Amino acid sequence: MKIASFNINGIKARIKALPDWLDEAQPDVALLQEIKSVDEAFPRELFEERGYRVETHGQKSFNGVAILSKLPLEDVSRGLPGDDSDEQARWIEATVIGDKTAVRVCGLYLPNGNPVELDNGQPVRGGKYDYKLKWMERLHARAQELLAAEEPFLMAGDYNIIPQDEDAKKPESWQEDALARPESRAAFRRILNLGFTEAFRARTHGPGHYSFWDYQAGAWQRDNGIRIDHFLLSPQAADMMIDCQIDKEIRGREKPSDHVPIWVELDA
DNA sequence: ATGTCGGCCATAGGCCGA
Repeated sequence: MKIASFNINGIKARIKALPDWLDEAQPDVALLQEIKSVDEAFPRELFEERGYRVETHGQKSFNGVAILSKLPLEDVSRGLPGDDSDEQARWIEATVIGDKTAVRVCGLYLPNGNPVELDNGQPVRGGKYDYKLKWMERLHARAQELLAAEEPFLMAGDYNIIPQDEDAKKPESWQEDALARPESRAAFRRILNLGFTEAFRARTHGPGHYSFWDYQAGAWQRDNGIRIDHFLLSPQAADMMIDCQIDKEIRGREKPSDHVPIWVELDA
């Protein structure tokens, strides 16, 4: 079972690049972020004609996540629990029925968190950094619930977290950024420490591996990237991992997203 | 330091978010 995650930065702008990548990469499941579309406007036929079931959790202009799956899906749910007042579409879950095993998959678009606003070292209540950290507390709670089932499950998407300095070409320029600040990294580690395996790092070590290159300042041409798209695997899913790769070359194509796909192959 | 996109409203370019 090949499961991919891809922040497409707008479905309308990726109307060619996304199907092209799907046709080549042939993931069984694709978790999409930043569809930037309401559910009714999502071009589901484009994927249905390729054999994918389509489940979206969209909103106007911003955010929005989706699951495309060639395998049957059960128990789809939308929205990260823990705050009924949160209207941002950043979380979708479903159970994928594999040939051997069912896998619970969660697609997420974690808040960016910039600008960082602190008052005496505390995030300013209601600010974007505060929203990011609170969202990560809710993610921690949901992760704990799902881990308790002791079944194969994974959470993948754009975490907007640079886990360590080696995950950025220029770590010094990210020190004060919401993607790399100590509070952000600690919140990510706290989730990891529940017992997840960070799929990419379980297989590939060292610097120079990125999943995002800014459109600005020739970041791609200079390979000035960051690794912020991650797969977190439950112990039962980690035991099934065959491979995990980042499709870097996608960034060099026509009209690319600023992110590239990352995928895992599970024996499931 | 800056360099770019995408989407919205609205129909040209400014604003927001990243």
